[in-house]
Amino acid sequence: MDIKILVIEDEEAINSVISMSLRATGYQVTSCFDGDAASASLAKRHDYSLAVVDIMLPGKDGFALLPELRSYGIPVIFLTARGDLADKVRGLTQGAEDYMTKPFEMLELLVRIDKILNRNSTYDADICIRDVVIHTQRRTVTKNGKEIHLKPMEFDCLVMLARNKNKALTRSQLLGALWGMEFEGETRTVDAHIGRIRRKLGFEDVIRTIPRVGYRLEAEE
Amino acid sequence: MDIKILVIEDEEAINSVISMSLRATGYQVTSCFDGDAASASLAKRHDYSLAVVDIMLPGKDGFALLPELRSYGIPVIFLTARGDLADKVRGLTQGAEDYMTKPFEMLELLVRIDKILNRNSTYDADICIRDVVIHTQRRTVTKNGKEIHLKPMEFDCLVMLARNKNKALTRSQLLGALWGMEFEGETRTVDAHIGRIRRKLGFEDVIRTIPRVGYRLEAEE
DNA sequence: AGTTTTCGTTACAATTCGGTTACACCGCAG
DNA sequence: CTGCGGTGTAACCGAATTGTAACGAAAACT
Repeated sequence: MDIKILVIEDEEAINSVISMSLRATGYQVTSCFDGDAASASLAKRHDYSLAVVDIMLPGKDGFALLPELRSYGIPVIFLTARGDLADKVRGLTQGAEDYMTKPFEMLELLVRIDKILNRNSTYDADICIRDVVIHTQRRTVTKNGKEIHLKPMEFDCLVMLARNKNKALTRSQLLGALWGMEFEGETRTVDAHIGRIRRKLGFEDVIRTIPRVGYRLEAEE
Repeated sequence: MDIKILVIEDEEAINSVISMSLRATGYQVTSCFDGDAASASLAKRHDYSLAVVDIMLPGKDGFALLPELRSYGIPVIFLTARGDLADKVRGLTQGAEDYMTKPFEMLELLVRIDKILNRNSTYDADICIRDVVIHTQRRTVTKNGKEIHLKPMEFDCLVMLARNKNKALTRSQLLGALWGMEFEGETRTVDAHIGRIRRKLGFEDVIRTIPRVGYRLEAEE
């Protein structure tokens, strides 16, 4: 398993009910009680598979958090008080995956979470490319069965490319996903990492350069 | 446009509200008032982009219809009476895309429909013109299955034309879209690029010159 | 504290890109 | 027939982009 879920909800009672239920179901849960804390926490760690976010929050509210969450590719389920149709519409159109009105049944939330996770599934599976296998859980890479040592950042970069097989990724997309979107660094940094990955894995022609755009990892499905 | 939606709901008032709203929004709607009729109708025609289905129906109920709908790859939004949690869970786990409890706000239904349609959408789908396929996500172009290398600017230019099939684009429009509004350069630059694209793809007669105006990419829909 | 690892940046060579230009056409009006 | 505006096209060269190795700061580890 090892699926991480971020719960952002200021009402302690509700937060704890949600967190406990999720833990009981086997997820790894991180709780935040206001928007600023959530924001800070996200800057450090953004490998969540999902976030459950109350819209009304002290500090940054749910809508304010949405851009950050999106930039890390974390799907969001919004929570709000009953009948707030305007919020509902706004949340869904701005990119939330789903929406629930309080009070709600825990079971329904679990089902909806399950649904979203399955939609973006294939997460913790190993990924094969040619003679290379990426063990996403163990965070190791083997080529012809022999382990190749990748540095943490190189590994993350490779996984990002591998999860988006045959899709062109821009340097900013890679930077945003790996370093956080508030990171302001040279995009050439990406090039350097790609270069090292290529050399270590013999991926000179697997990771294709897309001039003026970024990179693409090629592999048959 | 031309998106077809199937509405299966036995209460005439509700059925007609939904159908009218959807039509007003620009969808093409087919209404059914019981499960058996829906089933029969589906046998003939199953190119719907979505189905809105009440669970409680005369004849086949919503759950019974689900396998058929799924087999045609039609996503489903279920409708049911308030508080029927068991149904809700069952519907979502068995493969409905979403779920709404009556009474609901029409606007919310519209938003959720929109969301589902966009999820399975075609914005970054491949574009076909004759024997040429533009893989917009991969940023590659193939002709008869063989990859043709286009330079970045050529690719962007081609996509711009292809996304505006059968529309005349002026040189300034192309310049503005590809180089940014503030770019001040010779419009002849466009000609050069078009020329290269034509030659590489054999598009001499697909990309038409509109004298004194610009270019148009011709293709049947 | 010392050592090792990691990682962002920089510099430079090699390559690629693309705006421009020059010239050949083509159709048309005078 | 000739001139002219507009277009097709190949070639050129400066500019932008990329691969790569090296460096040094920061972090992690001992």
